[in-house]
Amino acid sequence: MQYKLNSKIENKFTYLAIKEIFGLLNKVIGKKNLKELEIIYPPEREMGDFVLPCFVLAKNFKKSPIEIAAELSKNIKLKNSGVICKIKNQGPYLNFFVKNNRTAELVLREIFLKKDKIGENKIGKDKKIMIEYLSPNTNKPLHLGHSRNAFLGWSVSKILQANGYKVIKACLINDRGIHICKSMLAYQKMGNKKTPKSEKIKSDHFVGDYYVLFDKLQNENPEIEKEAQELLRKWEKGDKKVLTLWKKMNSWAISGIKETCKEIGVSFDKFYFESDFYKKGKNIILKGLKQKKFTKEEGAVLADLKKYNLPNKFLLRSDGTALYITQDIYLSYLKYKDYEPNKIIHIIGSEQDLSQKQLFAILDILKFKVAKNMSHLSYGMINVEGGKLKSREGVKVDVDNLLAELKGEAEAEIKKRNKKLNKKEVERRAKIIVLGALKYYILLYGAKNTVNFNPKKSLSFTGNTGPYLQYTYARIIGIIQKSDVGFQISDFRFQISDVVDVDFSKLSDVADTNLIFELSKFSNVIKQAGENCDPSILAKYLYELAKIFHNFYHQSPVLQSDKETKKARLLLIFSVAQIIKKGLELLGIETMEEM
RNA sequence: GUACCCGUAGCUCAAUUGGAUAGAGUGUCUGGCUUCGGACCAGAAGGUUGCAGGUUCGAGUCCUGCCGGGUACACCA
Repeated sequence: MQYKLNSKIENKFTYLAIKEIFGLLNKVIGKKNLKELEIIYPPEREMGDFVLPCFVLAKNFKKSPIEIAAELSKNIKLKNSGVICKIKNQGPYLNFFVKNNRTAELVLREIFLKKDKIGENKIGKDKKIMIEYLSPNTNKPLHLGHSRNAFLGWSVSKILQANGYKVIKACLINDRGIHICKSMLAYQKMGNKKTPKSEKIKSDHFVGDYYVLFDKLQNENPEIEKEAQELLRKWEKGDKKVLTLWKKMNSWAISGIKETCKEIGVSFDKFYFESDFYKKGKNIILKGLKQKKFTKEEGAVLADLKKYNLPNKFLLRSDGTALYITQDIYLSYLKYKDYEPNKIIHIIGSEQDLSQKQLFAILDILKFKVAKNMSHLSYGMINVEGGKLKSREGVKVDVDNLLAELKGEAEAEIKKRNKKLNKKEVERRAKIIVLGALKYYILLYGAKNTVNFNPKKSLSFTGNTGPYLQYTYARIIGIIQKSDVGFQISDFRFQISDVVDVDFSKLSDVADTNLIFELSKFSNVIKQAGENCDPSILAKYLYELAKIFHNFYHQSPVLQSDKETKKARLLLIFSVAQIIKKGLELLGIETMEEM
């Protein structure tokens, strides 16, 4: 994590410290030389709290960075009133140390006062970002790949909101095309008027089963593919019977998918249905053709993308009908008409890297207003036990079944720990834990990585996992609940009337200060996660924080300490709990006070 | 064939966007509850960062060429 001179939004402590460091440097080397300097964190906190690498200065002064660091450490004179209390050169680095009690006061007080707004900033003030994510097909239930999309979409939305943006969460429903016709055809042949209700099957699974069935039928009789295409033609012509069936099966699929969304805790502000506009967009292309932005090749309209270093792309068939990209272009305009976003982010699998680049290039040619602010958040596939996951192969790796299976394991674990819990509470906790484990596991990876997922091996509840963080939170709450000093718990939030009374000099052990310093990084983590649209940055940070907390926990008693230390440490662990709760919330993970 | 992504400890992944001794989890081994929740903590072992060059004060990170894996390149959706 790097701080630059111009960096405006930090927490109060970091802001003061960085400002002071640059003030001190200014006196010694002059304003001119400050420009390119960066302050970073050292690899180990024993080395210092902030570091100035002196390589840039070496060029300016034509001296070795080691000499420069030594000179600076000699020449800089500290003020008594500041946050910085010590400077030490080490090789080409100049290390700054902060005052412990001042740091503790600034950091903990800010966390306490900002409550659940802690870490938020206003970078995105007055800016709207639309995030399109999930985009399911209506022929089958959501599978693991979808869950990666959903968790990413949700968390990125949350993180951007914390960075001050207004976020619109949109979902494109792919509700037409050959895939749904396949399910429909299989249902026509084998359905016998069965319904999800009559069969007691969740409605999207009901539809998905016929999609799988189609595959079986096709193996017996390859000709059936043609029948499906015929069905699609009838659908496009508006055949009433076909439309009725389509509506029925679609509503089953969609309501089932929405149920799953609710279960995994994601939602949307706006749904777009492909069937509403799959033929539109023609006019936009034709207008572009008239303006000579595109060319014609054997009657079809073609976009020349050479200057973008991309393969050319057809935009309309020679018979004048729309292609998939045509509706993509239309949808972009529609989004702008609906919300006028400043930025649009598509969360789509990496297999569409090329087509997304082409889409953005074409929109750029069309001078679409947001074209230059559109981005594709690309993520890799999830393989399950070696095989790429596809519902048509009948592998049961859909989200619903996976969660049900994992819940069983979590319930067993909870019962082991707490034998008196009633069934309902066991189930409630199991759900939160399992979702925490799955979300954290998926978000901890870099999005680009292909994930090899093995339900039994991959998901554990110990180590660097979601439940570990949830446990950390519950553990802290446990301590606070047993305390009697200055804290009250009400409605899952904490209130304290006398932070002012806390003696911050009591927090001077290394275990205390490590924890405090780590807490001070939180706002910068949120900023970074937002800039990169990358929840993994936050996930890694939370783990680091929890680990440092546990180290503290095992060597520093809270409740058994003398009154003043107890009070100070209670405030400290309360702050840790606040940050963990807030951080997990931005990852879409729930916390609970007992687990 | 062309483009993009990936290759780091036995396994799964990190690495402050070019910076200090490449770190975690897991697995293996050793320790730690009459003391705030053991879903925990402390420690040991484990590495030629796929290979070969190059760029510079400095490369896991950037450039070139190989090797291996994945994905995408329709007047499909």
